[in-house]
Parts: sequence; C-alpha cells; structure tokens
Amino acid sequence: MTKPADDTKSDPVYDTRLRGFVGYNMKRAFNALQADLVRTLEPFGLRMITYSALALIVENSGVRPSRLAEALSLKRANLVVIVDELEEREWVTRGVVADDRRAYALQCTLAGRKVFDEASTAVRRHDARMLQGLRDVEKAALRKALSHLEARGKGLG
Amino acid sequence: MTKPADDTKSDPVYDTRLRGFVGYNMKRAFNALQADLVRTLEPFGLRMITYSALALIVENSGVRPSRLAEALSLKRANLVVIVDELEEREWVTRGVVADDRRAYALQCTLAGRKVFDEASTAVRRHDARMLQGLRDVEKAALRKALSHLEARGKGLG
DNA sequence: CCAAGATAATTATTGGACATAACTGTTATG
DNA sequence: CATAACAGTTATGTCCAATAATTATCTTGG
Repeated sequence: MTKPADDTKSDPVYDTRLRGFVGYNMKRAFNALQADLVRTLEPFGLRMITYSALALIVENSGVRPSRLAEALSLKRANLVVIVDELEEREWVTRGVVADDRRAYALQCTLAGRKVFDEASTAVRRHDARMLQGLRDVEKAALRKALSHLEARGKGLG
Repeated sequence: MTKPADDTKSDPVYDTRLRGFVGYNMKRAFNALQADLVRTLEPFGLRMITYSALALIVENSGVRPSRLAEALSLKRANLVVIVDELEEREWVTRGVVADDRRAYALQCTLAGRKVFDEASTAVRRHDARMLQGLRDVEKAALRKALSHLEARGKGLG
C-alpha cells in the first residue's frame, strides 16, 4: 500500500479504496467510452439516446412510444423530445395505429434507415476500437459480467 | 434471430442490435448498479459524488480542491458545492496551507471519518451483492476489461 | 348509452450534473 | 513593481431526466 499520511502539496491523488469497487471502475470506464462514442455519433447528428431510440425503432417497426420509453428505461414524457428530434429530421414518423387513436406507431423513414446504417458502421468501429487488445475470452467474460450486473442491480437484493 | 417485421401492437421490444455493443451493455449495467448504490448511500446522507470525494480526502489528507477536482474528473467550480456540502455537515474542513494562502487543505474530521467508515461497510456489502454469483476468474476479467476500456476510451485512438 | 376511471401522449416545471466566464485574492516572474 | 499565472469562488447557462398536470382516447359498469 503506497499511501502518504499528508500530501498538502505533493503530487498524485490516490484512489486505492475506490478502485476496490466495481461501480467506481465502471463509472470511469463508461465515462471514457462515452466520450469516444459521443465523438463517433456527432458527425451524424445523433446523440447516444437518439441513436439508441432509432435502433429500437428500426428493429421494432411500429413500436409505440410508451413501450419504447420502457425499453430505454426512461419516462414517456422524456421520450417525447427524443421522438420530436428524430421526427424533425424526418428520420422517423408518428404513424397512426388502426385500433387506438391515442397511440402512435413509430416507424423509420428511408433517410432514417440510411443514417442509422451509416452511424452503425461508425459505432461498430468505435466498439471494436474500445475492445481492441482484449482477448476473446476476456470479451466474453466482460459480456457475461455486465449482463450479470444488470440483472443483479435491478431486482433480487 | 427472433425478430418480428412489424409489432404495431404486440409485446416485447427487441434490442438485439444494441446488445451487440459494449457501451449499451455497460450503460444498462451501470444504471442498475447505480440505482442500488444510491439506495445504499442514502441513509448516510451521502451521494455517489460526495462519497467519492470523501473517500479521496480520507486517502489523501490535505489534498487541495483543484487536484481533487481533477481526480474526480470534474471542474473546480463544480467541486465547490461538493465541498460545501461536506463541510456544512462537518465531515471535512478547509484547512490553511502554510505556504500558499490561495489554497485550502481538505481534511476529514472525526465525524467524517466515522460516516465514511460506516458508509464504506455498506458499500462493500453492495459491491459484494453486485458481484455475487460471479466466479473469481470472471471478476478478475471484469476488472481487467474495465481498466482496459478506461484507458482505451481516454487516449490512444 | 353514459359516467367514471384508466391509458397514451404531451406540456411545463423542477433538480442534478456539468461547462464557461468572470471575479477576488495570492503567488510568481520579468 | 507591474504583469501574468494560479486557486478558489461566484454566476450563469445547458443538458438530461424526473414529476406533475393536461388533453385526448379508450374501457367498463350501471
């Protein structure tokens, strides 16, 4: 344990204790990754949240806002501005739902599909760049650990 | 690949595409973990950021705000309110620095040390709970992968 | 059919986290 | 000693997400 008793003026700030926690390491790792991802998406006029929303709309054509909000873990009210943003750029449409006039069917336009595909190529590159240097076993372990943490954090305390 | 062409009204929202990205899985895992951690710290009157700051002050007694801010990846201006909060509860003090009257030496009070130790016990429990069910190899792989991602995201593109 | 309640989307307001710029006092430098 | 650099602070604005309230629609029980 390298730890000074008092460093009123000296150099590094130690975070040994915090490094012992997964959460701290995850936050730092995610912050770094996020910075790179934001830079990756910016040229496409997409943010992380709008890219995610677009991806789910592509994969679930006709999905309704409330279920999309749930899938993205945000409140319906907050999804409104996301959809506004995507609709204003004419990447998604608010279509009518035959048997329920309260709801909208979210669908991707051709332009939306195009920007999504292009952005996805960049995001895949970003993803590969992040993982570069890790062996396949390690990547697999990471995937497993993350899905484990997600499940653990959510429910069963 | 189970994927519907159109689910205007049906049930689940698929996120197969996004699941392929580390960032998406990390965000979801961290959100879940964070929710649990917030609940863990709340009884102590601590937030994630104030707990982290307190931890660094404990480990680096006498540290100055600007270096603490840097260690926490936030701007000096925003650290002020964090320190205000900790000082108001009398958990840390803004001590004088002998040879530089511009700076403060942040130090932990006895009460601060006490609440930090108690909170740390709870945080360790939280951490163990999050990791429960993962084997040691998997935990090690997670640690390694996270530190790798942190380094990858930051600099060397 | 109609009244009452539930539901879907929206709007407006708020609080937290973070950034920038400007200001005060102190230190360092030519 | 004048000027620049620096530490901390203040003020302000932005972004994101949560909450509450509003409007329109659907459902259900009488």
